Amino acid sequence: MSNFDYLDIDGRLLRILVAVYEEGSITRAAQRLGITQSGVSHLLEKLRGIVGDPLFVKSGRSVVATARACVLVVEARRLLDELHDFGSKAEFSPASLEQTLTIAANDLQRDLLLPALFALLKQEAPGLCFRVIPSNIPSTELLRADRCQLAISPRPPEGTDILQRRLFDDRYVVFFDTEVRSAPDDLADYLAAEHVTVVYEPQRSLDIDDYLKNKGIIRHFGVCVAGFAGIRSFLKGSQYLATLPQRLGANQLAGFGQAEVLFDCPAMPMYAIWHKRYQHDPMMRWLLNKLYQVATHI
Amino acid sequence: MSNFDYLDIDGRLLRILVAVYEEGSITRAAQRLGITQSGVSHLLEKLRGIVGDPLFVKSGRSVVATARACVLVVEARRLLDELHDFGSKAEFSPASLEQTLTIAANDLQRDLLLPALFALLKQEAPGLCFRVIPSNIPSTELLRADRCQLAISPRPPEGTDILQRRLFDDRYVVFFDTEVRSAPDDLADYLAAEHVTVVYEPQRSLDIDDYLKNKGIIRHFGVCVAGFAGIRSFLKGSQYLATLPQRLGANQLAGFGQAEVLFDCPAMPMYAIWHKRYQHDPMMRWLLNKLYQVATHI
DNA sequence: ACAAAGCATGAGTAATTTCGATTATTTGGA
DNA sequence: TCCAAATAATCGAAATTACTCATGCTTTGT
Repeated sequence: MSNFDYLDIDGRLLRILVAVYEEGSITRAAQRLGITQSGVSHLLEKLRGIVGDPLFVKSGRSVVATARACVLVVEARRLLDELHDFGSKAEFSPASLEQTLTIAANDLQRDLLLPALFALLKQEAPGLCFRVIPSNIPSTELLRADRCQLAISPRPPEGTDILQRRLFDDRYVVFFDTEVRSAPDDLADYLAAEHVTVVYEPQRSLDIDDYLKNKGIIRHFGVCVAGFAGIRSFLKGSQYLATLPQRLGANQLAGFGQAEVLFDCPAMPMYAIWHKRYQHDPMMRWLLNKLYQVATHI
Repeated sequence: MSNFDYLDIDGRLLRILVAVYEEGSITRAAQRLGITQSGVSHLLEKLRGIVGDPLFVKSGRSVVATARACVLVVEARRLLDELHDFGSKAEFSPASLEQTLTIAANDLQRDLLLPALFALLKQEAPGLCFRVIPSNIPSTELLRADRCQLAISPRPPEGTDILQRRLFDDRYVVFFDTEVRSAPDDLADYLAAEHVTVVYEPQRSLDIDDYLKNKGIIRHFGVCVAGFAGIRSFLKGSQYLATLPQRLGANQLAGFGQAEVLFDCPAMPMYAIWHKRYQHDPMMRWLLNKLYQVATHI
């Protein structure tokens, strides 16, 4: 004597209710569903136990629905539709997207990539809303706690649940104001000059600055500002040199002179970084595709 | 390699999705649901196959929900509520009843029982709407095809799916206008008088008239009208006698004289008749109770 | 590096579903 | 009135599924 309850209701049960109701016969319902009459009879018995109503009573040689069954059939049809939607792989349509997209990036990536990316996304998804949160080196925690959907950074965090893809490699060049000085002639000239660079909050230097320091290349910093946006105004009209990613020349540092660095220097990669939870999310696929598109056209 | 689809979604599966989401852990979800971690893991695997999304991905030593899972959890909670409603024995409340009640009755029952019944029902169920369809002797087909929910008749139809209950027994009496004549002294007097009675459409006589005819008691009919409502105006101010159910004296034939019949005469029963499909319907239970109440207070 | 926590997986068992066959009931016709 | 056709319920057996136990693998914190 099994004791079923509402948790045991599944799509098959609902489908049987609807089929028997519509066919007005258990045998024909079974034929329609491609199972045996016996099977339908048994499952109907189960459903009867759950809802506490005979649902169909024998009348003549067939069955007719009880008042309760008539009500439940309407419900069952709706529930079946909803279960179907539930199970179906929700197809993604940017046009009907209504959500906020949070991206972690520092000001370099923000100014370099995001304006173009947002313009591109907005074309297809007018309902999308953007939020940019600052993050030099995004933490695993940031992504894990879902405080942002995407991070853009040269240094992807470690973690087995963190996924990444390189967007581009940038190389370092030396920026200077051509109206004030010329490119450094050699390493000695470079080292003799005063430099300007970016330092974040509690003494976090840029990759390149750390790298050169470790290599024994000691420079004298005249100015350290808290973001790439601040560089321009210090560099303008001064003798300073700034050793920064080449792509800054296209926007922030447009109009400045560029010289190759005079020592071995690693490239600066840029990564799109996201959490594994979005790995199968069509929205993320779409977003990443757009981001690659923007990154390769810069 | 079982291939599940949306029809295999049941309450347990939805509950697991919600529990894992809320607990943020498969183990804790299992504890909450009172099954093993392994069981949850297996069922989650099944659900993953159905919706085509990992739903939860390992992150650290626990799991976090994918974007898809977040959406589905909301759906799942709603579906669970709906399944619960579906399975719960919908308690019946007359006050919230919004439907049409169709009763088959001929004019005798209609005028005798239904006004009082409707008044009683309306007190509890203001949203109820009534429809009365004429039917001398309700056919099995009428009830089987659900063309009415209830029939009231002296002659219940045969049929294994037809249920009935006697409301009352009425006896026949002789009605006459006391201002014109007195009660018939004896059978000869009774038979000498002219009679008025009811005959339906194509020559269907009343039970009593058929009965007397078969018994050899031949009367002379001065008037045959097509319904009980027509009797009164013919009987008023005339010598006619009318042999009809006693209870008519309370309404239709109020004020007329009544005399006992002068021969053996069967009682006239009255039955409430309904189809088996309504046997467990709380609305029908309620309706029948009210009907008994009305019938016994007449 | 190691222990603890947590998820996945495989095998085994109990429960459920499904099927095939049979039984019981009803209807319509000989 | 009895029989054949139609149909639902029921029974036993096979197939499938749900769940548990035991175990392995990964991550985390000490």
